[in-house]
Amino acid sequence: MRNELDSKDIQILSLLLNNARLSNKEIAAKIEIAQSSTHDRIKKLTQKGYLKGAFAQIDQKKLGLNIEVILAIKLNKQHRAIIADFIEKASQLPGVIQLFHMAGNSDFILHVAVKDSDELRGFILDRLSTLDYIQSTETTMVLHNERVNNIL
Amino acid sequence: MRNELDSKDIQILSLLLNNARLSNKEIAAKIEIAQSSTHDRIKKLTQKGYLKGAFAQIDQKKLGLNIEVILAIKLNKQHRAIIADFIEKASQLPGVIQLFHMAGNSDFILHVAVKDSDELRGFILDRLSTLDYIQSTETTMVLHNERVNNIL
DNA sequence: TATTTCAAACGAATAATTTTTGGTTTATAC
DNA sequence: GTATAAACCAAAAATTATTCGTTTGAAATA
Repeated sequence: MRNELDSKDIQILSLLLNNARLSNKEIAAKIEIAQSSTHDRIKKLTQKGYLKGAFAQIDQKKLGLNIEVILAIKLNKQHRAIIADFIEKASQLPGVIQLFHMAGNSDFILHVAVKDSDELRGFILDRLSTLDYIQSTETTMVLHNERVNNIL
Repeated sequence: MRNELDSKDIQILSLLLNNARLSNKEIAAKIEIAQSSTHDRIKKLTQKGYLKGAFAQIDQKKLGLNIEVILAIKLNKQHRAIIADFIEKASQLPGVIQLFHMAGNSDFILHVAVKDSDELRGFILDRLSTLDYIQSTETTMVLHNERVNNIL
């Protein structure tokens, strides 16, 4: 079995990275191999774990999510159990888009979208700061945010 | 024409947000309306701009992208033209996953994946710092990163 | 050089899904 | 109560995905 990825595989990943809803046929046409071959490759890429899923992009503003922020969070302990607890809790907080566990000044960075400043206030004061291992949070507004995906 | 979204629309968006490759049939089954109605709704959601696209998620480590960082960037000017220039340039830099334009201490935050520390060094010194309006950059390692998408 | 091997590519048939269509029902405004 | 538009449902048509047997091509071996 082929072990590394060849350029066709990279092309497939790259196409799907930017448009996960491309059909097999469309991909086959773009990379110029048979539909069945494209299908085989995508299946293998999925089985081997190169392709892990796909997210739709939605218009947050149209949904009333007018405020987008980055929240830098410091914990007062970095024990494994506390980290795990925070990841679990934070993943369930409404408004959280993405969570980063950081090795640096902040322990976590949360990318969050909320409707308005009241909701933001509630998020920080009622949801986050009530976790007793939170040392501090620092909130910064996002003016604009672009998915670039320039990694292939 | 219906203007706001009802709960079925929200369900559709929510399902696609977490799995953009769900078929029309699967969605119809989950939200318990006819396939054709689901189809109509998705078509409208797309036409009206609620659904904007979809990204595949790929396994970065398997592709040799072993280092993931957050780069906080300050510019020495915030003129519109410079902001636009930076967004354009940064979007084309290999390794950039996501770009945030911030209203705060940093002007931009870049989420970047690279192969190794040499590539990171090249990214910062050769690609970024050569832009003459860059005042400073601060790099922090990402230990773990989760897409949560808890917004619907 | 010929032969074997094996994964990938191919092509065509089948299965499944999506798209379209048209008639019926439902909701709302007048 | 009627008119109108949208939503719904079910069936047919078109398109796409999947399967599988065959062929091709490249590398390894005799």
